Amino acid sequence: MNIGDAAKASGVSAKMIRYYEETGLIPPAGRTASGYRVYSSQDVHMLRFIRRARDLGFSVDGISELLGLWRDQSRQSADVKRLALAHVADLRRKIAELEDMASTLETLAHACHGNDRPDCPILSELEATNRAPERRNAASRFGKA
Amino acid sequence: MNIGDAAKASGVSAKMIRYYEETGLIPPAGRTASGYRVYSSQDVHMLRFIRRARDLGFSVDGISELLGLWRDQSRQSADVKRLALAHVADLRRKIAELEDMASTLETLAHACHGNDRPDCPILSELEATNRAPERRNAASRFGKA
DNA sequence: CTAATCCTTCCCACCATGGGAAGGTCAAGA
DNA sequence: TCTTGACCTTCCCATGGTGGGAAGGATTAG
Repeated sequence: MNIGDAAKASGVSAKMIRYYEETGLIPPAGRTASGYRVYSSQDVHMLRFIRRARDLGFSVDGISELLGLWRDQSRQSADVKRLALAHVADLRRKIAELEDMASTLETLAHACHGNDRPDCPILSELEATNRAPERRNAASRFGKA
Repeated sequence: MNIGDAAKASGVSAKMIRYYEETGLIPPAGRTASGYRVYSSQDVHMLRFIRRARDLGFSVDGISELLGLWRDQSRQSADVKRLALAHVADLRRKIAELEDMASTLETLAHACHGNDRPDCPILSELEATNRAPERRNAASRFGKA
């Protein structure tokens, strides 16, 4: 099976399959005499696994660990669970940050007349010299801790 | 005031200030004879505005619109409000996606013994051939709609 | 045989941010 | 005055996942 078929069957784009191979997430696919990558249904199985993990928001690094455990017949489910729960904690942290932003902004928007006059508490808040007093920390964006 | 001072005073890194200038989010700063960028307290005011909008999760594009309204004395607060609420809706959509992921994974993790045995429903779910039945759509990741 | 469709590799772009190198400038202290 | 250290400048590179597209070869259906 060629990469296009594997892509359709797994839900992972051909481009991403090549990328995953290049970065070592998956082992290099076999090749035909003319250089086409060849995939087995086993491979598709693995790609589908990856797709689902992505859908659950795992990073490629996380998926790499997950794949390791998946392949390891003598794994301990405790390790899998730990990985999963750590990711859940990550997600919840991000959710909390976004929720903080959303509610701050919503409060501000609620206080805004939303008419044809220029005065607007949203802009006032943004241009205020000092930190926002009411909300504890709408700050501390994603990425870096 | 040099870029370092403006950075400290505004909370926007020097690197980002240059980037914002380069991409046109902010107008080019004045320069000393020797080429150093010079900032006024007005500029710092603007940078702080940007910083806060970032803290509320606005993209640079969104901030650009916000800045336009901020500078426009004849703006209508309705426009600001619309922008803010659209962003809130964006945030809530992302939150819902993350929450979907988190709860799916949490349910799975809950069903996992987390002991020294290898069997684990988390991996089972990931390797399942068909789509997840219980959850409607843990899929459809961020970014592109 | 030809045309369409696939595959290959390679480079570029996104977004926002940081790292760092090579070199110029400025201010303070000896 | 000279040196030193802290600052500034521009330029390139990396991140993480993903897509776009070009140039050229392979395969396949008609």
